[in-house]
Amino acid sequence: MKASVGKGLSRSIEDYLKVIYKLEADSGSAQTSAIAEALAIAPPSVSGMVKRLAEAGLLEHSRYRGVRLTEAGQHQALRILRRHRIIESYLIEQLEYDWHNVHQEAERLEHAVSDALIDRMDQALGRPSHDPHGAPIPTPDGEIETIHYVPMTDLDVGSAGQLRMVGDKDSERLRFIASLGLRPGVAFDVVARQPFHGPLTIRLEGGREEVIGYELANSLQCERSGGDAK
Amino acid sequence: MKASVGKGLSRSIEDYLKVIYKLEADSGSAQTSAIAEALAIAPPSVSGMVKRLAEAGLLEHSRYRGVRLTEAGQHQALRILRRHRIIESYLIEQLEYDWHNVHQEAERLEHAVSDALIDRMDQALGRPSHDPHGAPIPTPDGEIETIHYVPMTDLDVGSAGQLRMVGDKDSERLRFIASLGLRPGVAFDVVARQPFHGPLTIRLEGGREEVIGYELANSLQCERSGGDAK
DNA sequence: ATTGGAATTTAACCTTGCCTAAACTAGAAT
DNA sequence: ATTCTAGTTTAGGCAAGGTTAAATTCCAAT
Repeated sequence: MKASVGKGLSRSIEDYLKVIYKLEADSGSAQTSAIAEALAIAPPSVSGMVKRLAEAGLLEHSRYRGVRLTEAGQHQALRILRRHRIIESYLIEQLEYDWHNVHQEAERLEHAVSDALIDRMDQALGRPSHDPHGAPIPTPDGEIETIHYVPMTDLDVGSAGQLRMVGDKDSERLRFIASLGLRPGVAFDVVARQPFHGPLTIRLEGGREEVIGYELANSLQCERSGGDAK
Repeated sequence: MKASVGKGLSRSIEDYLKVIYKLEADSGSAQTSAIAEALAIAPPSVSGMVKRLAEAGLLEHSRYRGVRLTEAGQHQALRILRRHRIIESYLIEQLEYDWHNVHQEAERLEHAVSDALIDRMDQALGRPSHDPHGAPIPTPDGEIETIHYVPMTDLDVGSAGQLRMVGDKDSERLRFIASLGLRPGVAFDVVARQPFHGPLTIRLEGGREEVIGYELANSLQCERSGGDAK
């Protein structure tokens, strides 16, 4: 019998889909062990669930080789992502949550809110296209902006850029980023960089300069905005 | 081994505690079948869960005779009730939910929100003592106002009262109540009533009169406010 | 071509919550 | 006092999701 992907997926299934979507988006593929790692469960548990998800038509599975979401699976994943990002936005804008504390809460709420509530929140926020971390919010029917940002580490000395996206996983890191006054939309010039994956120095609006370690800079998604420093 | 009632009870357990608390409050006792009925599950399922809850120290069970929450059980139940009522209040006041649509949503959210989020909502609402249906909101440490309201049907002709509480279960009923302009705080006089559980007629502020069926009137909790009509 | 190790899957089992069918009280009605 | 019955509990199952241990399979390195 064919499972009709009706309304309610279990919390667990939603988590799988979310994680698989992210793995596909980030690294192109979703291996069993990567899924297990991301969900903090044992690999055999993943094998079991993957089988069920494949039977439900949410993904395709080539044995020993990994997994790929079907249309239906992606659609579901994007629904969840939309919820997550709207919830994060709402908590930050309307309930004074900090940028860096919000992830956990959203993680639990995204499985419990109705479409109606999401729409209310979306409306209260003015139907934003991006969340406060700069990540695009999927539309209700599962469209998402395809992004072509580059990591800050791809910018050459002398070039200008705008910070676009900072991620939302690591709250330590977010706290630090916030403390530097970095947030999506901020413009900067790269004024110096050391070779061999060393730190780079950027100048922000107002002339303040900050030194950013390579690792961190590499996680900051930016848009090139000026060919050259003026 | 003794289960340490730590942080996270399952959704299912929370629902049991909530229902048992309500049954005890309403009818004094909580029978297996009443619990089953309220949760829309089969009686044997209740027996099973009751055993586990008793082992966890959340309630006491006398075989064939029903169940009684322990201190710990009541405490948990009140935590959930607090969540529920704050969420309902928040959705109505801040997100334009209707009085009568809010119950379902709160029912799901109450199991997913953190204490921190509840506190934010509570703060945004100005730390209300009652929810929009007039029900008292338990404090964070599990105190709840003991109410001594009387059903509208207990008021004699000629006496005055204030509506205090309208319940939150039946959304049809709530819609109707709202359409009559009845809400907690509204003052009225009883101007007539028919015998044998017939309808009563009340006069609202402004002089408008409404006829209320016995059943409905009996579900409206009121406070006596004047000995006699003036 | 073979082999060794890492990753994956299978097998066997556990817990939570639910179910139905059958066995058992408790208490009302005779 | 006995019986009948409604309500409760026990027994036995099932599905979802997880676990560990053992068997596979792929691939990369000899």
